[in-house]
Amino acid sequence: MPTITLPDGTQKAFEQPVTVAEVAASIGAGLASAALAGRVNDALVDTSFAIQDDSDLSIITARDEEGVDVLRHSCAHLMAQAVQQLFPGAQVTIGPTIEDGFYYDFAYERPFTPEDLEKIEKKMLELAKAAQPVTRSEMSRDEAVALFKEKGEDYKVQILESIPGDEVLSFYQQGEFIDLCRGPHIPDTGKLKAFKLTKVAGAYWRGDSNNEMLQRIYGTAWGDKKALKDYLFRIEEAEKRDHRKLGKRLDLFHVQDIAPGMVFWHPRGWQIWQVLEQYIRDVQNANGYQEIKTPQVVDMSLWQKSGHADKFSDDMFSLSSDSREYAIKPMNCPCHVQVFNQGLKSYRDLPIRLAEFGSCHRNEPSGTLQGIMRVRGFVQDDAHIFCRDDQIHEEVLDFITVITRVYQDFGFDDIIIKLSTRPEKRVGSDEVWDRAEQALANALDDKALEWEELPGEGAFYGPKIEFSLKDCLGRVWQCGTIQVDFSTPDRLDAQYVAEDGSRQIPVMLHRAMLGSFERFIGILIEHYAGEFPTWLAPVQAMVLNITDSQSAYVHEVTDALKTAGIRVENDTRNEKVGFKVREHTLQKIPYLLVVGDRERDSGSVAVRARNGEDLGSMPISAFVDLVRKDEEKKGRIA
RNA sequence: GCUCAUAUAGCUCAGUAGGUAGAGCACUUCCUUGGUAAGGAAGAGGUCACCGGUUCAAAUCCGGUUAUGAGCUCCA
Repeated sequence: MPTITLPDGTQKAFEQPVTVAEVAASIGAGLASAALAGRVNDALVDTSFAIQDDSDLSIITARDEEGVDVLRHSCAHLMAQAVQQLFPGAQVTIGPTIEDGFYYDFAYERPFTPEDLEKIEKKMLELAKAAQPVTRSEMSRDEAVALFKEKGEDYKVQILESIPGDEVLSFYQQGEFIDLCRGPHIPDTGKLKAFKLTKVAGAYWRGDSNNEMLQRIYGTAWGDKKALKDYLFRIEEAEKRDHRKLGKRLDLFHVQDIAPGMVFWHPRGWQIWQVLEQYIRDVQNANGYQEIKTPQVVDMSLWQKSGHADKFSDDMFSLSSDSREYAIKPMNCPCHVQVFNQGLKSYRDLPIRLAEFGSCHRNEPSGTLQGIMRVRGFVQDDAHIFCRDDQIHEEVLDFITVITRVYQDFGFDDIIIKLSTRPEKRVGSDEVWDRAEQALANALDDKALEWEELPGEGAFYGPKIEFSLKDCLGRVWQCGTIQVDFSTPDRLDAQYVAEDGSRQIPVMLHRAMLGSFERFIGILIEHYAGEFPTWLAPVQAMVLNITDSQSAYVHEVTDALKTAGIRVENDTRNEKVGFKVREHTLQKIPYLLVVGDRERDSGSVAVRARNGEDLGSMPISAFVDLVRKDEEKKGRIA
């Protein structure tokens, strides 16, 4: 005789065990048809679940996040059913939910085509419309193995065989289709109304590149058609911000097949780079860093000693000259240790913070390249802090302060922070690891930041914090990092003289804020949709004349603004002012300064902001003040 | 690196059944001197990514290479 307590506190008593669906029906017909699943004392269950004892219950519908998740998972099953009906012989493997949707991996004799996707989607709509009941059943593992062997589902059999033999497993069935699944699932396929298949691509069985490649079909599913439409619109809008498209349209850079994975920066793109570089330089100078520059081509022996040649030789550009073997540097750390090693260092000198805008080249596998986000030649805002291990905490604390402020200057408030701790294979004593991990965790907590721990994901040489930003397509890009390294200084013979006169090995902190300039600028292009705030805009103002009779004045204005340090260009072409306004607005230039006879005669400029707003006529000095005020704000969102 | 797709003028893209290429914008010249998102006319511009094959004939069909895109794997 269970008593059910609902989220609003009301209680309902039942004479005998009652299902989630029955409780929903007792509340109202609307809820009965909207119910997708239930939460009974924190456990998600099907609507057919029978509640035996007194319990808390909430009915899960498409309005709940969990409800949408259930829909997505059920949608993956629906897709698998459709695929098997249309393509007999296609084997199912796994089909989880992901952000915004789901996928399912199939093994089939040939790759699926976009036309296949259309057919599958059509079949899914048909199967959904039939409102097939979805039923749960249980089987022992061995029964299940026998069943799926008979069906010829080799991959499912492999999955089942990796599960302990005594476990009772749950299965979900709709029509002839049955799949191993924890659930819960929707009560019938008629609940699936808003979904779309989005793409098909290869994916390795069990995520291992040594295994065969399966066909992965991606889809998206939502609680209602409007949510689906909104999502598709969001994707469309996001694609318009693609840094490759904008990079071309705004004439920032290009890439060319004579240098795959390398960027040709155009004047306007390089201008952004220079502003960014000077900004980081100023931040570092203000925080106790010393800037250095180290060689591009370094003898292979250094990479052997550092251990990189062992692990990454395939991904290093190497060359030989005069019977010596060299590598183009894939990273800066070993070079920075060489700078540290010049001269004897005292404990009084620590911490020593060496920074470099370090140009690195890595021969990344061809399939991993992507626009300017993932390239083979890139520049890191790299720095290495040499310190004692009791200084780690404070250095990390300072770094977090600085990086948070830097990200805020670009208007990034949503930063994903992860702390990766000791892996199984590692160097250094547990005691030192304890201290290093504690130092990182304490620093994050001292700053009251939200962070997630990734146990075992640290580098072999030490734990690390990673700072990631989300781009407009929801892809997460790791940018900043600070890593503790107990190993490299030792391998490369870094030492300092301690208080007692003994030689000690310093700890090395690797850190970067932007990560790589290429990637960061790519993210900025998408983040701002090409509308760079004034302080970053390659051209801050464009001076336009109306007729030829003001062209001398245009040059006067241009010179005056240049002298004031403003990035200004002019356009004296024989075109109508409307044409020029259109063109430079499309180039996303923050301010257009129109000058006609009126402005020339009064020594002023008519200012039009990028959003079309008319700021009126003002003296040149007033416009300079306007730009200065803008620059102070940087990219901060007011 | 793996799977699939794509590669035509500076850019965005057409090119239907194999018969040696077309539009818009940009560019050049001329007309136009016009107050805030496209004034008009004429002209020039391509070894159809590269290499090979089939064919009387290939941008088009086939194979290979390179690059790019989506995803997977990887990322010191």
